[in-house]
Amino acid sequence: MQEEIIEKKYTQAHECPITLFMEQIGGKWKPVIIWVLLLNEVMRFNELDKAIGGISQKMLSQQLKDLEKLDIVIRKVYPVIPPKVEYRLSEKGKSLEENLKMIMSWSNQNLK
Amino acid sequence: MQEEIIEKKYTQAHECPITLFMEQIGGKWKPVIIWVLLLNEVMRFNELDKAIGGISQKMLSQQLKDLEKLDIVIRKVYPVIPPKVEYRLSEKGKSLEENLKMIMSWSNQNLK
DNA sequence: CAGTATCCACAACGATACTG
DNA sequence: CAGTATCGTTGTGGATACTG
Repeated sequence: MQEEIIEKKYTQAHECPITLFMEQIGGKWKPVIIWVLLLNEVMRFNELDKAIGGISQKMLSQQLKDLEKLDIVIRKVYPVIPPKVEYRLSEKGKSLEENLKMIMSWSNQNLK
Repeated sequence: MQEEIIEKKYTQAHECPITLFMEQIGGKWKPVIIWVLLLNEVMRFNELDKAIGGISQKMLSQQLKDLEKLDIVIRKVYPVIPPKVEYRLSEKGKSLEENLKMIMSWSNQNLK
């Protein structure tokens, strides 16, 4: 099954699933957001902000929306004042764990 | 060993190895370049260009330089006219195969 | 608290033309 | 063939201020 994938040759390699992945899950913040949600299960907006560090509210909000659209993050709003919003990973989001672990491991061994 | 990684909590999550990976191997073209070199072993500049599709010479040249600096790609120049330059993956580059396969597989199952 | 809105800087990316 | 050089566009990310 995985072998089929490596055999397949796209006429244009840049249309391959890796590009798709990089476009949708890549970038500066999305992998980190997913990672802290893997570590913490449920987090509020400000908790994410502090845990990640160095991210602006605008970026955090924007990236969370993107991830919600991809069904990777689930957003739960409690209708209270002051507002309370919880973020957690969907099953799809959790299924990224092995990918991210592998990347971290490789990165630790090969990058500085 | 991998477990240690997931246990470790960075004060600032955005400094984690995933971010490092995305900064250095991420982006629009690097993963694709690595991928076609995994499929073809040795390639010349114009072959890479055609195999990838949609990339400008400038981008291809630039990204290859970056990958060379990271010791992921090896560049071999033959002093002939017209010029002949071959690109191949280093061992470090080849060690990305499992990562990329995993990403492709996940992408195929979860993204459109 | 959990965001928006606005404006701005810079880097990434691309098209085209040119060269040893 | 394998690139550079140049210029222009687009996208990404950030600072700050404001709001229900």
